[in-house]
Amino acid sequence: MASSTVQRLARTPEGTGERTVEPIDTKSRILDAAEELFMEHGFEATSLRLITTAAAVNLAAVNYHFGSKEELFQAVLTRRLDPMNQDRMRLLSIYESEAGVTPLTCEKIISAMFIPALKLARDHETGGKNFLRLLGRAYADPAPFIREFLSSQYAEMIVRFRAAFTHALPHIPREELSWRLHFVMGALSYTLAGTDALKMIAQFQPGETENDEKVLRRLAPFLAAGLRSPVDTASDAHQWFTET
Amino acid sequence: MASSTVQRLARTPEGTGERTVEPIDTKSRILDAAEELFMEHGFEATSLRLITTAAAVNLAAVNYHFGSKEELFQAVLTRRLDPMNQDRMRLLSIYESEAGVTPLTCEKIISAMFIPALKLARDHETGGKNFLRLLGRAYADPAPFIREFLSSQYAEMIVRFRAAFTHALPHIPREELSWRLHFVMGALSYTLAGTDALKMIAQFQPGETENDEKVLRRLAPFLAAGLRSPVDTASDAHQWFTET
DNA sequence: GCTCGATTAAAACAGGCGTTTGAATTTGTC
DNA sequence: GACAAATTCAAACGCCTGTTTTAATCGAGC
Repeated sequence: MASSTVQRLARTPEGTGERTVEPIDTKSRILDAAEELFMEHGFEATSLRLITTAAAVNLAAVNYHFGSKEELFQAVLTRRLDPMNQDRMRLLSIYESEAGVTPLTCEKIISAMFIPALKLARDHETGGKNFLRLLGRAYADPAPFIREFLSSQYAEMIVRFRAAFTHALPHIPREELSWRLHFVMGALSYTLAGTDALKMIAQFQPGETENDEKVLRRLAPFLAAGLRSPVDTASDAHQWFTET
Repeated sequence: MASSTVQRLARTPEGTGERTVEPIDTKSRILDAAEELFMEHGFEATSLRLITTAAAVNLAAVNYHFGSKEELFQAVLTRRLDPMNQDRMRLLSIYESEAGVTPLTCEKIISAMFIPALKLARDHETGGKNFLRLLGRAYADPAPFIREFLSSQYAEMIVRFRAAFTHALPHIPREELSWRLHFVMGALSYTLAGTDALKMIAQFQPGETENDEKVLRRLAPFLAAGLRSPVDTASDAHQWFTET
């Protein structure tokens, strides 16, 4: 098995050093190519031959280094997802200790969720934006191995943030809060999944520099307002769904 | 080509009539089987052999009746999506004429979007719930032919509802409103896509009778609050995304 | 009863898939 | 330089894919 290979960095032809132009390590080359191609075509539609050709490595290298196509996909996800979720929890802990005994605001908690995602979106060198789109699409993938993998990856983080929101919004029943968290995750993943999905909204003309960062700045207040909204009582329900 | 075949209905063995047990028409059998299998495994992972076996028809029947696998997928979507979007626009028109010159409330407009979806979710006979999940997953599918098809299917409806929201929320800039509509569609599709995705949220125990209808009743107020939330000014932005 | 178009049927097509094999090559260590 | 482990490589494996082909069957209309 591949294990302790020293990762060396390719240097620019001019020898400026420091900047990684293209990873020389076979494993990294595969991960980078797979990340982009999985994002572009989805898991099933992306063949190992496409990946290995793009990565300029031998076809058998995937099975040698990762075991299988499924394990490669999980490796692609976990490479960035795990650090991002660690960042989120670390940030939340910092905010909590800063606040002391007073409960955090909704905005603070959402910030702890969004800032690490933003950091990835800003990261132009590594394919951070590619990854966020890939992640958004993985959320909606029906494949059981993907769903189970994501569940395990998110379990710890969800518990932490659920607890934080419970303190921040004590008047929201816990079941209602579960659903609202679900909606938050939904809007977030859908937004990250594809900027091109926006073309679906006719007559949409995004500003010239409309990047992922600005989108998240719009999304956060939207979600915070939803989280804080008064709980719909049974007597209010009829106003929503009465047929004419 | 298949065209003017009279669609006959299979009757229950007891001869009670009226209720369709299983469609006798080959085209319908294929559509029903494909709807369920595409929902379960996604487009790429669902083979024509799987579909035709489940539908108990010959393998070549798909290409004969629909032309190709892609066209079958579009037929599966359009069979229910087109009527649903027509319903939405019709309902919106009714609300508008009822309100006269006064602009509609956010809640009313959202109702016009949700009620037709609810009608499908309630429809246990036809696989309405299956379809909604399939639709939610199609939103996130990277395949170009799916994205283009959905764009064309939604174009008219989006224009109508954008206009309605513009009147209901005159204080929201049009670009901001485009994004908020995007978030609404995201949360909606993600919610419809999979109840099983909820298992990702640890410790989540849905109520016994937690059906799609109740979920949408929770989602609608959440989204309305987001739509109405005050627009974030530049001076407010720092509160969200300042690193510690 | 026969004919003709529509539909179904079985079989084959060419090609792509993920994975495995076994030998060649590179790499690290004494 | 020699040994052993790690890695790369070309080739093949068996299987499955969407689609096409060709013949058989069906169902009216004359």
